[in-house]
Amino acid sequence: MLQVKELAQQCDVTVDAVRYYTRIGLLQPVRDPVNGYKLFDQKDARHLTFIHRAKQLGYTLTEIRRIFNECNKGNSPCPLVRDIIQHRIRENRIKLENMLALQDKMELTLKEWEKMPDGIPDGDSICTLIESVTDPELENNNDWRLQHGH
Amino acid sequence: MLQVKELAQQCDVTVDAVRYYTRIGLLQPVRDPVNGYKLFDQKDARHLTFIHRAKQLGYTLTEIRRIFNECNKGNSPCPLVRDIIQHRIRENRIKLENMLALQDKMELTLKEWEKMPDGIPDGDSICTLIESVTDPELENNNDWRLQHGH
DNA sequence: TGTTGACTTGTGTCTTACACATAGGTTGTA
DNA sequence: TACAACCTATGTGTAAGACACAAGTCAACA
Repeated sequence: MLQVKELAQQCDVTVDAVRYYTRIGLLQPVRDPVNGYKLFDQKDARHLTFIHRAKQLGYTLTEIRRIFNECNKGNSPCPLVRDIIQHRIRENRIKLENMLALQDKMELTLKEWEKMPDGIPDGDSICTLIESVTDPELENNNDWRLQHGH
Repeated sequence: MLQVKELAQQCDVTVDAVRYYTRIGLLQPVRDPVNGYKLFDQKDARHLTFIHRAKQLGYTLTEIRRIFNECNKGNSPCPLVRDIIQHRIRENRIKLENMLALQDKMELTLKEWEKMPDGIPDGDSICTLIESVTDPELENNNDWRLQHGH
């Protein structure tokens, strides 16, 4: 029987992760009646290794739990496993596009800011840099150069 | 004086966002002594618009709070603002690389899985699909830490 | 035998940025 | 006055752990 740290080392995860997986019920150790410590067996080690790999493939813990549930019902988890990863691939494609767009926006903005002076906040303005960025949802073009006559 | 929903509509954010920003102290409405409702003025509206724009540029609320603090001390927030966005650009570059690598891995894996049959779980195996994936740890390629902002 | 120090454990709290649920207040109309 | 439609404030839930903390364990040493 393994204690938390031993299991964690054997499966190359942190002790906090092991404790967390136990807390949410993904691992179900027995307790040492003497001191209340969690005690894991080799089935737990197999489960933890599975969790580790699935996470590296992009599965969430909630999805991993669903896979376990499918197994416990005696069904093949494979259709679910394929289904989840297809969804994740589509989700990530959108997320990646958004992040790339944000990255572009940040880099362009920073470059614009190189030309601009620092301002001291007054009652109306907080940071002229950020306020100078044109809001895509508002149509009015508030370029600081036009406002300040440059 | 504006109520929550009026302010939210004026600045194009959700009422829940307004309530949240108030809860964490980024907005400081007075209270209607009659019913305890939050009452915002035009200064709050300017702050909220600022928050909205800064968020679109990738600033976190914690960073926005730091910007406000700088302003309240009478200093120019602009150096801080430039500094934060530079850090964020570097962070995001790494995050993007990791996400792209994960996306590749998922797509490759799904393609591999097309050739494989579904299995019924036995005592030893949970899902042959996921267990078939070669452990990247053995290939010295463990970049999972960076997926969630570590 | 007693004590120190290093190491471990369990549990509780904190994180982001809200969305949602709930119970109750307000307003307009019949 | 009764009712419906709308609004509000507050409490809780989310993902995946990291970190803090006090208490327990164990070997080495006086």
